[in-house]
Amino acid sequence: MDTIHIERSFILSCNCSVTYDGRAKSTLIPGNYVIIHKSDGTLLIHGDSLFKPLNFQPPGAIMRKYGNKLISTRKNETITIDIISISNYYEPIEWSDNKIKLTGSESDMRSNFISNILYKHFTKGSQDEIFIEYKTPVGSIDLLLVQNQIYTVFEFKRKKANLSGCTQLLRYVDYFKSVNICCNGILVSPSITDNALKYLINSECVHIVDQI
Amino acid sequence: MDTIHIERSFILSCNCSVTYDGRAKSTLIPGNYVIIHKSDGTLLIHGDSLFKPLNFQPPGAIMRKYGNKLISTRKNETITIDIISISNYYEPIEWSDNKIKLTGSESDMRSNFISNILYKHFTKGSQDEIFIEYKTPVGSIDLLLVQNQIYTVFEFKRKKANLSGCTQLLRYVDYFKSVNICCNGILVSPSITDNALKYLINSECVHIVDQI
DNA sequence: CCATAGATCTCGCTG
DNA sequence: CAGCGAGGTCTATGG
Repeated sequence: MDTIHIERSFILSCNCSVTYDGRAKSTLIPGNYVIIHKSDGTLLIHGDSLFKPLNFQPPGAIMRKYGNKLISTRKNETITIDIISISNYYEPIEWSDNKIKLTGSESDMRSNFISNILYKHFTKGSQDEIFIEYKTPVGSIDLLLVQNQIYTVFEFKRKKANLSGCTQLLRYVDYFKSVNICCNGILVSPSITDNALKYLINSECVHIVDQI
Repeated sequence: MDTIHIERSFILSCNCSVTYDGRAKSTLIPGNYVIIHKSDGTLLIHGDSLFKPLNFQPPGAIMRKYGNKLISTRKNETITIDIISISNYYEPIEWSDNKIKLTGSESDMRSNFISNILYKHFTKGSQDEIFIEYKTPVGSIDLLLVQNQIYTVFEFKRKKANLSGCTQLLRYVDYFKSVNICCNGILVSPSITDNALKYLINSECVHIVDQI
């Protein structure tokens, strides 16, 4: 059987079936799907609904053609596409590889909070120390304020905070308490779920309403 | 200006620029990109690398054409595509909307664990009670074993467990302890990070090696 | 509708 | 390379 290594980008509309074996295992029954292959090895197999592809390979995969089969491999993962018939094939010309410029992320929120709230309502004097992405054995803290041997941990969530965000905050606070440091925890978000707020209050932490 | 509501699926390779405004804000400089529109409103704008689209709309978005602009809206989110020139346009014929059949998920892991390990090494008698997805005010527990008023919480991770998985387990264990129930915590995963294991042991919980 | 947690998460960053 | 955490996360499920 002839084997062809495919490095070019292409978009293929075809009738096919797909199997995947690797971290998990899956099968896709025969049908008409859209197959996208990028020059970095990324493979996407899309059906006519949903954001996520039905099957995929992340960047770095190697695509080969064996007769009417397309096989994409990456580490111990394999996608096999059995092509029954082809409806359309296109190779994009000079497909760009730019990145988007994004604003309004969690770090933007933190910057605004520091300028507009922290300096006005929390800091007291030149002895205050501020740490961003402060590393601890239980993770890195968004914002840490140290005032006169009292620590305040700030955790930011850019949308409604849930239980997971609160446990993250608590983990940092409990770490400092475990090494005999007096520590407060403050969760900053535009809103918070009921369960999360109860859990927070029960843990003697505080919620501050803020948004980007 | 004429306005056309587009409901058909299509794949468009074109030179264009893109702006997004909604939960965040982004811009994409002019270039050659691949635009995919599905019949459920999903919009994907791909560059020639990476798994994720540069810009997108999830299902439910409405696509309209205003002259040489494509505008997709969903709630308070808008994608605007300024088309400079078109390289290729295709409408997939009878694009299928099937789902993959997947095995090897976390729930598969739990089923196997219950059959192969729990019943052989943990359960002691007919008094034992087993709960799956047991609901608590601090989240739902993967697997809960109740033996003679002693609770054991099992948390499953299908790959290497990290701090986040351990805090999740601890949150459940601490909840039961807070209502005066004697409770143990067991994390089940094929492996675990160093920090996570330290945190687990420090919290008097246990790690069991298992995989799907 | 909201809340919760998984995902073949992906992706970027830091050590 | 591992580890950690964000994401316009998305998606499924249950209340």
